[in-house]
Amino acid sequence: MLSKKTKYGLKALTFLASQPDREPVQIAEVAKQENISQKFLESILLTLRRNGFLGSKKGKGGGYYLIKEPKDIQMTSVMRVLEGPIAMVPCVSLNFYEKCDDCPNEGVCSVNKLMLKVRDANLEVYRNTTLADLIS
Amino acid sequence: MLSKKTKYGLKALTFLASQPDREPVQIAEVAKQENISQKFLESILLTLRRNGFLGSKKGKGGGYYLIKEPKDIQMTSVMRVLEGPIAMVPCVSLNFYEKCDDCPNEGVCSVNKLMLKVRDANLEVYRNTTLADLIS
DNA sequence: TATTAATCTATAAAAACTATAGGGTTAACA
DNA sequence: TGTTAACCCTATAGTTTTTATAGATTAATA
Repeated sequence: MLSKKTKYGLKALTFLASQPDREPVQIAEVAKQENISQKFLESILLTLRRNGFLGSKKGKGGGYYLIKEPKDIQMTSVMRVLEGPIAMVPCVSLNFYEKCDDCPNEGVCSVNKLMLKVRDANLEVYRNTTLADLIS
Repeated sequence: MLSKKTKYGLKALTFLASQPDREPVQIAEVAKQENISQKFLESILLTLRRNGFLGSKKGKGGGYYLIKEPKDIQMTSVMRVLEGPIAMVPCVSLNFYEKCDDCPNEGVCSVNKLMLKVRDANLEVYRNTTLADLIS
């Protein structure tokens, strides 16, 4: 299951990417337009800012805005920040590899074998999709 | 993240598929060999039996055994039974479709767009992988 | 037929994670 | 300097996942 955090984060990113100029948009505005709990969205936008996707401006006329071009934002990085590792098990993760403590031999593990394929398939999708591809 | 339920279920299936004949194997034996909490495994094997993957035999000399040939067990069905819908959001699910209540228009939803691709990629993997492919 | 070995059933507790809410702080701007 | 809106911290309700407990039921066998 995709977490609401990721879902909301993606929606917010596309919303900001769709803004004519890169004028700051207030949290409340995004929350209202996209039907998102404002407080929850607040924390999501914050992590997106901390991870270099968004900029922010305080005070009157402030808000959040996209920093990079939508075509330069790969889904790999978005998913990793919002949803966590792309691999479904740590033992097939590229960026967060960890050995399973219950599994004596990775080479003959059926879970490992299957999840390796799944990881590759997902990576293929995420690498070849940018934020620009998701805007209608 | 893959649930332990799915992980253990897959391991149990491969273990049973690796048995020379299709002699019943006791839960305790599977649990020990694969490092799985026995009672948890018990409930997993039960759902695998109820869904037509396994047969069981009670009493002395009893246990669980594979019903179908490993090459006839597609990962699509295994994953659906153990992990649930393959789609990460209900609005792109083939077998469990549901409209998002917060999303006014599926056609212009970025989450929908992305998760549709992901679903297809995963289906491709699961459809083309059988239990036989996971045995070393 | 008594015993044993195993599956079956139900429940509940513990742990982990998810989603949301409240309230105070800080920076920008008019 | 007052107002606005992002920032930050904490708490909590709710849900899901995983494990544990206790016993009932079934079938083989001696």
